Amino acid sequence: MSYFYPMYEIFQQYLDDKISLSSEEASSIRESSIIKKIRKRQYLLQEGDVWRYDAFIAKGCLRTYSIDEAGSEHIIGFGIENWWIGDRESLLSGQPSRFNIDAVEDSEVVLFAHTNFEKLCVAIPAFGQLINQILQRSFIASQNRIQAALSYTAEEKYRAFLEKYSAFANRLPQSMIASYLGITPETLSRIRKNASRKP
Amino acid sequence: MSYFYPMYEIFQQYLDDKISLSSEEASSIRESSIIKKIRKRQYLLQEGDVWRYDAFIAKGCLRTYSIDEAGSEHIIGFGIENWWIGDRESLLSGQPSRFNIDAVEDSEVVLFAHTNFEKLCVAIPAFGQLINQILQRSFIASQNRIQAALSYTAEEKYRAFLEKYSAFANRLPQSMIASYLGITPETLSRIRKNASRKP
DNA sequence: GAAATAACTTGACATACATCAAGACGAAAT
DNA sequence: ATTTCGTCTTGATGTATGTCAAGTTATTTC
Repeated sequence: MSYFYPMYEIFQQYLDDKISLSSEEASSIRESSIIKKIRKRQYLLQEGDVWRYDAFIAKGCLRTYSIDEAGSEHIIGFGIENWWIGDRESLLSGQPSRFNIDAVEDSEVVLFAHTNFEKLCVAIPAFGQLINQILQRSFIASQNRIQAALSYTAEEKYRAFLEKYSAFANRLPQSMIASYLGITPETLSRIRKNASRKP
Repeated sequence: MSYFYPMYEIFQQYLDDKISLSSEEASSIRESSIIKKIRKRQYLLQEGDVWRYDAFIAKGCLRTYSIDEAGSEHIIGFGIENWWIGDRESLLSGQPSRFNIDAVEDSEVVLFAHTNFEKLCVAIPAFGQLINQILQRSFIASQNRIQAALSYTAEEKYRAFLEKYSAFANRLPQSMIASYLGITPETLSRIRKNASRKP
């Protein structure tokens, strides 16, 4: 009631933009939330742990990635302000996660224990619907990414990435973008060089 | 009450396996359903049309694919008995679909108008939860497919496909499997030849 | 059941991209 | 300012997979 959560306000704003809530509903959501600061390179989730949360990024940038047998990282996805992040597979199955999530820059997330979160979704239908819509959109986005991964050339993948995620482009090291696109940093470097010649 | 829908029984069985419904609930679902037969090569959805349904495959095999500027097909996904199929992007956005869905073999689907379907999901929470769970699983599956598409070799992709979708392997022409994996039919042919030598 | 059509195989060749290795640049640390 | 470290760039070379083309084997179709 009297604590000042600057980061929560960002989440509140996000909610207000999408749905309208009674003040009781709004505060029951707030009461379930936990604000968590994550320094650059710090983990939000480490491979082997079970993910039992729902997490909204209020500030910063995080990545989800796996590490293969050879020890190299494969970036599965990114998130910035106003995105949700987490491992649905671990959440749904209760199994240890195959993924790592860490901060690309100093970040703050609004975290919910998933059990509470589910109760909120049921108790507040508009909220549940919003969350469901996000899941739908995520699915659609991943379908599109599959298509890109399978049928685009490296250059087309990068162009599509810039088009869709220009907000990310400046905040991520190129090597991470390359990994996300499934190409090597060298190839991405050459693509960028060419692109600057023939724009 | 007195109509005999052999195909509906398959859907009923599917439901009974997953959730328990009162007989009123069961019949309200049944009353919204439409059985549709689709001959091999016939469309369930054609590019440019809006998809406004939820469709359960009771029998047969269907595929979702797009056609690129060059005119070649890219297979996005398959479905067989007990799978759901459709275009969520078009459903959610109300925009014309970029995809085609057609039958790989003579098939029958249980079709719901999406507006009715949504009402059922709200009115019958267990049903809504089931549907939501399917969406979650689809999302997880597509995340895994992204990873495969980005980091696996052609041979690894095919092995993973066999492992996960052995039920499909015999029912699909190789050229479709190749397209699904994002490789050429020639490459798949060579992979299979090698695999038979060193199993 | 013959003819027509489609699906698969195989080979020769081309190429996009990966890999390996060295160097250049910039940001942070001392 | 100099060193250090990580990130990006550039070149030389290798390889998996694509492309083109021809031949073979299955499946439809009439």
